[in-house]
Amino acid sequence: MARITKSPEDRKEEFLETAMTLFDENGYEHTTVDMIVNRMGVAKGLFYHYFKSKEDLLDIIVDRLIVQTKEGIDSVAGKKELSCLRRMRELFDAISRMRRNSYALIDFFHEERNRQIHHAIESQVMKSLVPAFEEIIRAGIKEGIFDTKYPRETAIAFLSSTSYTGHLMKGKSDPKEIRRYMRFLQDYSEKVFGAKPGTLSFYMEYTEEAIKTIDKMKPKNGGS
Amino acid sequence: MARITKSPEDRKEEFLETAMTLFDENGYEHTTVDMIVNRMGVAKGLFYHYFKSKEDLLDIIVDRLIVQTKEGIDSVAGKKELSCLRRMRELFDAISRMRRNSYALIDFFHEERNRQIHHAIESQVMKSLVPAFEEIIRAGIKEGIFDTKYPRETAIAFLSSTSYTGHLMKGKSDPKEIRRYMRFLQDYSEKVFGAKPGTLSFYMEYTEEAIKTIDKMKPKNGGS
Amino acid sequence: MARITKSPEDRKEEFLETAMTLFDENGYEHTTVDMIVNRMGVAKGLFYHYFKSKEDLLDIIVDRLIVQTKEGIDSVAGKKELSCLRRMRELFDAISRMRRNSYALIDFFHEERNRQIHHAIESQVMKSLVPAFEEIIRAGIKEGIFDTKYPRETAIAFLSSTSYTGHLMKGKSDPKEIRRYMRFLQDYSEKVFGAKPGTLSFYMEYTEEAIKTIDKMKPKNGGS
Amino acid sequence: MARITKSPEDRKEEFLETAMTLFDENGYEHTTVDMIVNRMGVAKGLFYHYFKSKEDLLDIIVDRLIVQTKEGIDSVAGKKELSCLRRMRELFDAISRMRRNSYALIDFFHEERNRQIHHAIESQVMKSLVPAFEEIIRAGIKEGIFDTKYPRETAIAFLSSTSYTGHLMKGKSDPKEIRRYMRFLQDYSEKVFGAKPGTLSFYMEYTEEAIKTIDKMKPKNGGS
DNA sequence: CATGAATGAGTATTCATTCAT
DNA sequence: TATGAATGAATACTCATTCAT
Repeated sequence: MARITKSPEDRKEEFLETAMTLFDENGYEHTTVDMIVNRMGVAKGLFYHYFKSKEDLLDIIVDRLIVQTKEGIDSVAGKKELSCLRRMRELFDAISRMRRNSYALIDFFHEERNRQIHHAIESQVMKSLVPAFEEIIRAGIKEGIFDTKYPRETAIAFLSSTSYTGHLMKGKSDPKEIRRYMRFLQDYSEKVFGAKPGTLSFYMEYTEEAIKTIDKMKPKNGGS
Repeated sequence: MARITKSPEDRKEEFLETAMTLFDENGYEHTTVDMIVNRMGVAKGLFYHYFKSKEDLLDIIVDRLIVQTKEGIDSVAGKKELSCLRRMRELFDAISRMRRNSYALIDFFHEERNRQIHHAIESQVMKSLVPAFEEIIRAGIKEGIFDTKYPRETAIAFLSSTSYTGHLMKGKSDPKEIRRYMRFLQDYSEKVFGAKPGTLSFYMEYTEEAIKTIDKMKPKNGGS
Repeated sequence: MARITKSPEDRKEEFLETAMTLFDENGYEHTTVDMIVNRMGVAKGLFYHYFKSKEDLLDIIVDRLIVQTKEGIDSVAGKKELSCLRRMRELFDAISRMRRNSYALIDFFHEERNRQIHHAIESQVMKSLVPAFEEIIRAGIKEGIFDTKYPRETAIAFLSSTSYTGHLMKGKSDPKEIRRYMRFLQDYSEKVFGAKPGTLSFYMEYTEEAIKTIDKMKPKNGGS
Repeated sequence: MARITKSPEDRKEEFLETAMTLFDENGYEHTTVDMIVNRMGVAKGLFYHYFKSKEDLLDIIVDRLIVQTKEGIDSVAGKKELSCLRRMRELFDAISRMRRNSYALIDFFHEERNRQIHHAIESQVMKSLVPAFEEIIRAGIKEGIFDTKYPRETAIAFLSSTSYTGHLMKGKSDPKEIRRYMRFLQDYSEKVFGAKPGTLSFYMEYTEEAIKTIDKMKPKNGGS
């Protein structure tokens, strides 16, 4: 009825946000253009005013997520003046923050809810996250607190296992379980990075925040 | 035109094989019943002579893969008279063999090419693979060659990272890269399981076979 | 498995019976050839050994019902030596018996569960039932117990209303309701035929039988 | 090709009209969505722009017919200030008008061209038409021109027989036959309602209109 | 007489996309 | 910028019928 005209930027943004939410909820394939415009309360035609096609929209979203991810990661990676532990923690924070922005990307390593996203992301993420993490590991080796001959592979394997185990944790809300998991993660990390026990004690500090983060991830199926 | 009548078992098998191949190539959603029957050169109706629906077909495939997986894993898990290293190796062999049977399941930890498969498989695999692996780790601890306080979590994290890194290796055919990866894997495993360096030397023996396996995985995009 | 070879007549009969039952349960359109052969436990091909097509089967069934109906009616109509009341009663009995044979035909006036049956039957039934009833009315007029200028139309209207109201009664099993209905029917009939009150007292005798008949009609949805 | 955009109301109406016509011609089951859109000269998708499913369309049609029927009947039933004869006549007019709107409903008592329609309608019609007619009969009894102990049953039986005999008349166009039929109907009605001969003389006035009505009903089988 | 594998035309439904207003 | 009616290709599934064995 009421024809509300927004600025093009805002509208586009609104489309992007709505689509991301719906992609998260249903996956790309199972999200229809109708669902998007209905949730926004606008007409179908408007969608094609802003995007060439549904895939165009996807591309834009993926590009965005990649850029955001890269920025987040690079901002941490660049701080070479910080200690490797500090940078590691900030990297985890960055990843954690990314999660809030988008599930699609966060679960980059696992959630292949839709192949198309996956492909684009995988290569991109591997090009920024892994090198950044690798660099931190190398820094740690130089600092003498880490010890491994395979910094790159360790980065990959570690990111992979934490991402997956984190995935498993998503359903859990019992703080006890989470704390046990974090303690394990510290142990596991120290072994993998070749660090002395206790080196990565910041994990436990990180735990509480993680609990909250995980908490916020849950309310996923609460839509109408 | 030419009316070729096969035995129902063969035909059903043919459907299953064809469908699995196509699901691998395009995912469940993007594989149409038409694609399946066309590739087989039979009429559409025949599909519904053998399966109640497309989803029925999927269920059968998933069930099969799960059963095969379970059988492979359980056959290894049961051999408690063997040393933990021997069983570990046999478990890897079993997993490797599963890969040949089906990508869908192999990538159980990652490929969520289709959610429906993923869900069914994840729980099933977690119920058989992880406990089996956990048990082996516990056996290793008793034997005094492993040392970790978190056998279960280690099992999960380890399977997850190897599965994923293996996933990354799929594209690679350079034996050098593969050997480097396997050397890393040995190192990583020894750290994670709390084993002395050299304990898991069987990895390198395993490498050659893995190279062949990975080789066979490649011809994937040879379709239309 | 066991290949049971029956005489062609028996088999055909079995098909006819099974089909009639299923047509009653689901209607012609919603009864598939598969349903018929499955219920009989024979192969699909056998159906086409006995019938040219599904419609061929229907034609045969309809023809049969019509012949049976005619025979039943004519056997009553022919007994011109009996009193009109006696013949009327026998006609009702005949109709009632027909009901047991087949719902499709019984409800000839109403149940147009399938058009094709309806058409064939309507003309046929009108050609035998109505004239037979008309003749009885005329006999009643001659006997001096009925009085109407429109024997044929009265026959049609009467058969129509009783058939329909009977249709409504099907669901009812309360004897009280049924008896009230029968009392009304007597009253209604006497008026319509121009008979003195009490003339058609045989209705009430007929009631108990009707109750049983109706009782047997009910278990219709008790299938698997 | 030519993209003609109509107002949604008109389009929906057009769908409804076209569908009703086709349902009348072929029955619900044998009317395909393709037939509807082809007759309208629009694309298939448009159908689903206006209706959730074919059954949704049916529901809407049935609801409409029921509402129209009810309204027609209730408008007559409410006029309690009029004489019972006047109301009876108006009720017949209302029924007659309904016929023009829809065969499906008109033949409410008989046409079970499709069970789904039948069920919904039967109960609805029974809930409005029968009570309305019953009430008129009771009014007639009070006025002293009718006499029966079973107003409700008489209403049912009468409506049933007239509806059916009317159904039979459909094919007839010979005014002589029709007039004879109407004369019979008057006689029959007077008997059934317990009225004195001549009471329902309005029937004959009604006849001419009925002839026209029946005339319009005929062109039915002019399809493929 | 009997089997059941195989056929293929038909049917409802979905959904990205276009376009006149 | 905004609307939503209109398009049409694609897709899963049904079922009467055929035919080699």
